[in-house]
Amino acid sequence: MRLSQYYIPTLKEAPKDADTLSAKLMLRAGLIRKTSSGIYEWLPLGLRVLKKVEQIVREEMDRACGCEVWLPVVQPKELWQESGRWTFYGKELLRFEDRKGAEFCLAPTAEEVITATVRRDVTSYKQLPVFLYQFGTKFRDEIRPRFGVMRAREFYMKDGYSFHATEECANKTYQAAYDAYNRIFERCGFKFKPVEADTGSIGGNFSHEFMVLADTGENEIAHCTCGYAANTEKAEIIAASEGAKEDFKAIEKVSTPNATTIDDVSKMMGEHADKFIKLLVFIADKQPVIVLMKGNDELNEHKLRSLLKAQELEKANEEVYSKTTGSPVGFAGPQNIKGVKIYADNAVKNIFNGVAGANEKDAHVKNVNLGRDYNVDIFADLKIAVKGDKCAKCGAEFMFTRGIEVGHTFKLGTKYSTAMKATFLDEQQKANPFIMGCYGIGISRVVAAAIEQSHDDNGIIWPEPIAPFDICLVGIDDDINEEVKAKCEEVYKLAQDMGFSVLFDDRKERPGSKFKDADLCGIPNRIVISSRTVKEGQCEFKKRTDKEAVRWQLSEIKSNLETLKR
RNA sequence: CGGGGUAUGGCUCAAUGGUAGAGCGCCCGGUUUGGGACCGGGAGGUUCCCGGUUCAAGCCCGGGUACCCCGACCA
Repeated sequence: MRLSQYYIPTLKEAPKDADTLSAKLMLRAGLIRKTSSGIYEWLPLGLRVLKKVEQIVREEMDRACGCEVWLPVVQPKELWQESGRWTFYGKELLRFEDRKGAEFCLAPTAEEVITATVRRDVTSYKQLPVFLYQFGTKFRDEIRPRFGVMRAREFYMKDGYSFHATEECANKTYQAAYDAYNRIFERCGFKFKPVEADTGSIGGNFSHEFMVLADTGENEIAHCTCGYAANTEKAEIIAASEGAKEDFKAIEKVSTPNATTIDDVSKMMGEHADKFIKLLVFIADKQPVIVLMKGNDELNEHKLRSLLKAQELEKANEEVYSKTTGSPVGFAGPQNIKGVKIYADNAVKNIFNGVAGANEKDAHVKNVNLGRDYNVDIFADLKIAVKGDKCAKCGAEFMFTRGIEVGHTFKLGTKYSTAMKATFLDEQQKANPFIMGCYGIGISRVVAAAIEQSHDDNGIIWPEPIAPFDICLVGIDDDINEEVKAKCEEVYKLAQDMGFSVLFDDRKERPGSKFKDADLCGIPNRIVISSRTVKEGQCEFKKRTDKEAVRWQLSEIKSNLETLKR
């Protein structure tokens, strides 16, 4: 491709609304443009990368015996009502009507459509398993899109779905998908880690997220020398070892006017935050529940949701809080709570002579003790893993890194097949719901993640397998020096004949501009031909990551190019 | 949805209530020619929209919209 005829509108300055490094670079390098909040145009250079990633994913999915299909983006309300998600999905589902007033949504994912497809065509265990996947535009009307294409409303995704007669078979395909994902992200040249993830309200037995490791990642990963790695939303920890047992002291009320936060009360009373029993009220599927946490430990709502097996979980508002606890917000304690289930994090077991709200305005109580002053229905691990917490598998302290979630594999179970009455007949002629798995990769997010992981001050550094071009050929003086021009054309043709994709910068620009653009666009290999090098029968070669260029004899260019082949 | 902010040329930003500007980019001419050159000339604006105050509004007031940032969701 000749740059003079290519569409790469590069920018010296990033638009001010670009919030992340990858977004800035993608805009500056002319990969994307923003159309609207969370909605982007993909320009030629960006699209080439997207297609490279897509092809790698396609090859590995095919290798895992997936069959590519293409499903509609516009999907009818009726299907979504069958699964119950027309109401449950909420505002993220963009809905609209056609000219007849029939209601539709833009696909945020495709479980409904694919389940309906398979339900129609597959009736016997003999036809199973079925493993289908597609690439397609997804739309999720996120409340707050950000980070460029990383958290966009409209994005490009590979979504795959498998259907099985037995758990064994489902697990086998899950494993195949898991292996395929590992190969995909290896082939993309990523430093990444598959981690155990929260299965949330969907249930099922496993779920893994594939995290591209980058300091700027949105997700925090807890991992351990024993090999365990999990999203901190999920990471299982062992409760801190038993604190020193203390004799129960007499309960004592303390006036704490206007102090509703742990910090305030802690200062006012001179007690360490570890002594505090924090009380939270949640509404789980319309039922109020109370959760106790130690001092400054943070509740992991995902863990609570799994424990309660709740579809909906939200923090109670002031009114419900007061009604449930009989206390104004910020002053509730676990003493004398009746008729509400009390859950507590394991760490609460070890609080002796603790501090809690006094269940009346502007007062707290000291020396509150489990068993004497309050009881807990269920103790569980409910805490977000933080530094210092220990791995539940082996007891060693967790290490933490950040990551970008680029893929998610999910064992769905029969959630959708049951809801949508998608069944097959087994050998006993009994109708069973399909056991399902689903597997997603955010293709457009992968592109941004690659940049987050690989860049320098001058621009993008593409991993070779997903680079938009293999070689950037830069002509200097090619507009005024016939010999340079001829050599450029020669090398341009040769490299392409050898199977390389080449971006030839044949613009009438000064060298500085060409080099800056080449670095910004991040093409892995650069060849420079100028009057200076041609005079000596040479050209320059430099990897994007190299500091200095080396000289190649033009007469030996072919064998030199051979060395670039993988 | 709650809280905070912004909106002026393609991009980044200026402009006491009194003729709307600069840098970069773009076009033309010249000088240059290895890390975003220099000189001269030029094009490009409904100052987000609607309304109000005023002799006069980019600026003040009211309403709206879009976009961004901080929180709960997700590939």
